[in-house]
Amino acid sequence: MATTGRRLRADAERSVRTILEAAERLLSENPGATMEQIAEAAGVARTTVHRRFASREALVETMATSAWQEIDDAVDAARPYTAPPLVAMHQATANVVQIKSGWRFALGTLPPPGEEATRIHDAVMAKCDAVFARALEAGLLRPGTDPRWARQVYLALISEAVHHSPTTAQPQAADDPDALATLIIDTLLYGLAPRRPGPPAVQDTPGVDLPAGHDRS
Amino acid sequence: MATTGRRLRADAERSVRTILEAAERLLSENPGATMEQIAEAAGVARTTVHRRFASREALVETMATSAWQEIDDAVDAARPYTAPPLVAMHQATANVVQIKSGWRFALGTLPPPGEEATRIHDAVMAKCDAVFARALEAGLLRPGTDPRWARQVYLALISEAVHHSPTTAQPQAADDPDALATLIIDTLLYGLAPRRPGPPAVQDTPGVDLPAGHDRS
DNA sequence: GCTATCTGCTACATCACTGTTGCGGATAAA
DNA sequence: TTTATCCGCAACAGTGATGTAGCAGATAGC
Repeated sequence: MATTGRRLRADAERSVRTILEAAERLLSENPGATMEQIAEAAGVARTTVHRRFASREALVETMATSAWQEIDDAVDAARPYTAPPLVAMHQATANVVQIKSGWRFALGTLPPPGEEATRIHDAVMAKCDAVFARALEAGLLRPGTDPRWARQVYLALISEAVHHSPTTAQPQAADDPDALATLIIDTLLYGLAPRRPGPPAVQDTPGVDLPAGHDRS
Repeated sequence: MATTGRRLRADAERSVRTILEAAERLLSENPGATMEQIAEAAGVARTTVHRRFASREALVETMATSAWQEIDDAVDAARPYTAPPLVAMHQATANVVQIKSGWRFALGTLPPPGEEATRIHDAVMAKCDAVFARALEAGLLRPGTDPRWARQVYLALISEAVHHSPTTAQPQAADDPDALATLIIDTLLYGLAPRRPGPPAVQDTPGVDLPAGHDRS
């Protein structure tokens, strides 16, 4: 009985948020979690969940839509069409990593076709491709690189970085989005082999001011 | 009513194989597929599936165990402790990619703890780490590289490569395991930035004879 | 050919999850 | 204070999947 256009009362709006957060928490650890469990984790009755979301499917779709909306905004904030490619990549990556760590489930599987989330998803992918095209043009990527492979690898690195818990090296890299972004971009562009002097790293790029201390060389 | 120690009749053994293959096919596209659907895809009655596998859980675990067993064998075949690190990596990668493309579901999520599959999984990971340690020692990896990050990236690249359908560039890379392995290892070590002359690629390493034409420079 | 085994089929029992309804009490908003 | 809205609770219906049991016909293996 959700999706009514009427304005919600303040406490109801709070319930919706609490449910969404609890659902994310539960489903990210167990995608088969029950509405009952979600309700319990949110501290509300099961019927209240059904009051706000017509079905389990509707709940999941709402999560996906708002998560992808956040991602879209985060990418836009990096000015993907105007900022220098490397800068845009770094900034977008840092933003996205932060959001993705809070929406692990909602962003884990791509939304089913026909939903609003899919539209946003496609838009984000288009922006991603645009940045990569500009990077290729700027000589950051090897000519002839398969653009689909580049995007696949990039997205995979982001996912891995989100699940990358800190241990020995890169001590502060876990919670610092800029450090994670540097790790991702560096790995994407230069891999794990020993570095030879030559190309500029993100930090050396003019016009980018990052807090010092992230250079992991 | 499965897991009985008795020797199965030939036709029963065939049934088991057919069911496992059908289950892999179905579940890789829809992890929530029904026992009914699996049975139908295998061309047997639902009760027959239950006759061979006590429960859905048991079926999935059997799949995981045999899949990971194949992976383990494939890694061993690359002689991870004795072959030159780069050779071992390439060979193991090529072998694993082939197997993984046939066990997408069974190898998709790591097996639940306490199962036989977990034991094999851990053994494989140990071998993986060993190869990476040898690679680091041999100067293939940058000193100070977080070993967990290296493994994460490597495994992610394998997963992506399996799902990497062919289009424009790398035309034959889709079905040729050696080409895919080259793509994975090159991306892992050197990334996507323009290559500068210097380190040897896999194909240039003495002692490795690969079919020509995989150099994607 | 004989026998143990395997299979399809039908029927049944159970269970978990989903989704709905209605009511009385609480609470936000005016 | 008044009122519309929200919530917890209890009860119920429907659905779909899982797992079991027994029987009659087919088939592999000796």
